Amino acid sequence: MSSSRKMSGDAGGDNSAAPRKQDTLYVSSLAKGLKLLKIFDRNHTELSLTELVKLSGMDKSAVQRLANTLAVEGFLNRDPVTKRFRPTHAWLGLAYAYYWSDHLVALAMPKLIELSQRLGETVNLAEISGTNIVYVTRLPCQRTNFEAMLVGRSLPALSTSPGQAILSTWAPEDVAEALENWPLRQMTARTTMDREELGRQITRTAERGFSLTEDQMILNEIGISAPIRGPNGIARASVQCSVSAFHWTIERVERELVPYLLDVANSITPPHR
Amino acid sequence: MSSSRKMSGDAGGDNSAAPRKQDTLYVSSLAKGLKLLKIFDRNHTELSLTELVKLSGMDKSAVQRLANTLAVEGFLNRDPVTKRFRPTHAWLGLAYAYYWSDHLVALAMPKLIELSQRLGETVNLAEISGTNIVYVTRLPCQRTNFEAMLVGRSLPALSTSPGQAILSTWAPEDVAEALENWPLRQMTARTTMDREELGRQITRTAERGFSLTEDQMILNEIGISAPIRGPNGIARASVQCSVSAFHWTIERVERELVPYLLDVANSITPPHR
DNA sequence: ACATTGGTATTATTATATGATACTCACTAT
DNA sequence: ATAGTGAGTATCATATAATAATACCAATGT
Repeated sequence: MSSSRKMSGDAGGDNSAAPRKQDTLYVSSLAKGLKLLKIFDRNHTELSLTELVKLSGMDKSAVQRLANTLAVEGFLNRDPVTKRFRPTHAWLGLAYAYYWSDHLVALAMPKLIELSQRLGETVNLAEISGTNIVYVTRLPCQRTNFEAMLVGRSLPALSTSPGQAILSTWAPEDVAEALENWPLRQMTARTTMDREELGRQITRTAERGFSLTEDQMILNEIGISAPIRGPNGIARASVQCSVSAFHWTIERVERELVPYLLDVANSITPPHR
Repeated sequence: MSSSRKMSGDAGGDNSAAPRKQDTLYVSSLAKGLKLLKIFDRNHTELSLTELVKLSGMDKSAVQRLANTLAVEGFLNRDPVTKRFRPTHAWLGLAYAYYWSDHLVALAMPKLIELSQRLGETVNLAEISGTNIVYVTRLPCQRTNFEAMLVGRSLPALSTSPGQAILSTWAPEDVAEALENWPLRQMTARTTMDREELGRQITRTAERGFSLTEDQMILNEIGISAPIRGPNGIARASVQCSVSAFHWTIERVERELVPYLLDVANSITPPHR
């Protein structure tokens, strides 16, 4: 996840919400504890006290107390020999709770499974989350790389096929806003950084009903995605399938995969919220 | 709740009563915030402030401040109209971080995928976590019920095939301790509550190298599981497969599934820690 | 219209988190 | 050996920051 700094209200452009603590109903000790949790990621899987101090920028004593509390409460494992901290199964427990709260998952899952078996390729459900998309469920196949198997991964929406599929259903002004302000990150040599080009891609997606991206997050990866529209036509989620350019051509993808993808996405009606 | 034991100075020796905080390096505000997170589960997917107050047993003002903090920090979504709180994608983000920290997952995943496609049945990776097992990865098939698709689900180890498989590799005194003290819960009419019987099942599992349970968590469910042994022979994880008794007989399971399951489990060497 | 419920805001009070400091242990280099 | 380093742990006086009571406000329903 992005490690956004808080700091006093300096961020000029960001929408509304208070970037700083509206004092009296903000518990900073809790926020600091959460900050420690957020430090763990792909590159930080196991951290010592001093590493936590460095990465958090907080006082040593504070980190000591907070990390200890997290350990007591089951949110960190403290290795008895190396003294380093690691995530616990409680982190998966939260994912479990999340799934029950997101009713779209239960609705979509059976159809995604069927789709994945029919296509024999990786099938994902992605949802929009701020300016990112988040992979909510993933059904990997053999040649899926590890990173692409993990739920909870979040990527800049503009650069991904699910993001483009979702945006293609939004009102023009919202799309314009996204195209102008949402972040981009050069992930591969061929990641499209041209926002006008992205705009054209989204238009094309709206026309065709599905998005298709190449080499955006990984080279030789083709992503296709179809939006899951609400009653008003707006989408907040998308069914995605990614395949290797070594095994597939665009034409074959469009002929053999896209129709099924669209069928599934269209057959899902998201719950009212 | 416990209003006693404040006041520095005179609080000599009565601290024992409360099973809780070792004062000085325990940040209770953080713990309270985490407590709110833990409330969300299968049955509580979307909670109002007052529901949180009731379920947490904490003061209304405290809950208000804590929940607000969680919302500001991105760990709760506050529905602008209903004012109710829900888990956010950040909860999946934590799962993502967890997966990078648990190196067994990356090791096992490819083999699990292959197994799942070979068998055409649900395949899971479970790990021991205290007295429970936790499903860490799941590869569902069409007829898998929703609950069985969710990672992070945790169940009493003694009653599950992965739990029995793991325990079957432990030292006799540890098994005895587990059989004596670990919790059991009657999930179906046929859940084995007889601890001696469970002991016999674990012995049998040790002899055969795999566990087999019937009707323990769900009726007409057959679970089979093979331990993933470390260099010392001890297991902390297990490959599991569950099938429907409507489609499978014990004999067919043992003949057509177990050998592959054992192969896969034996081919995985867990990382040192 | 009034009562009730649930969410929000404010406040004085003190309990609670703080961070400086010091202790212990393990490891390395001299 | 021994001093020196670094990391984890423990303690404590102090004021900051969390508390819980109370009051306010907006819906909802009788």
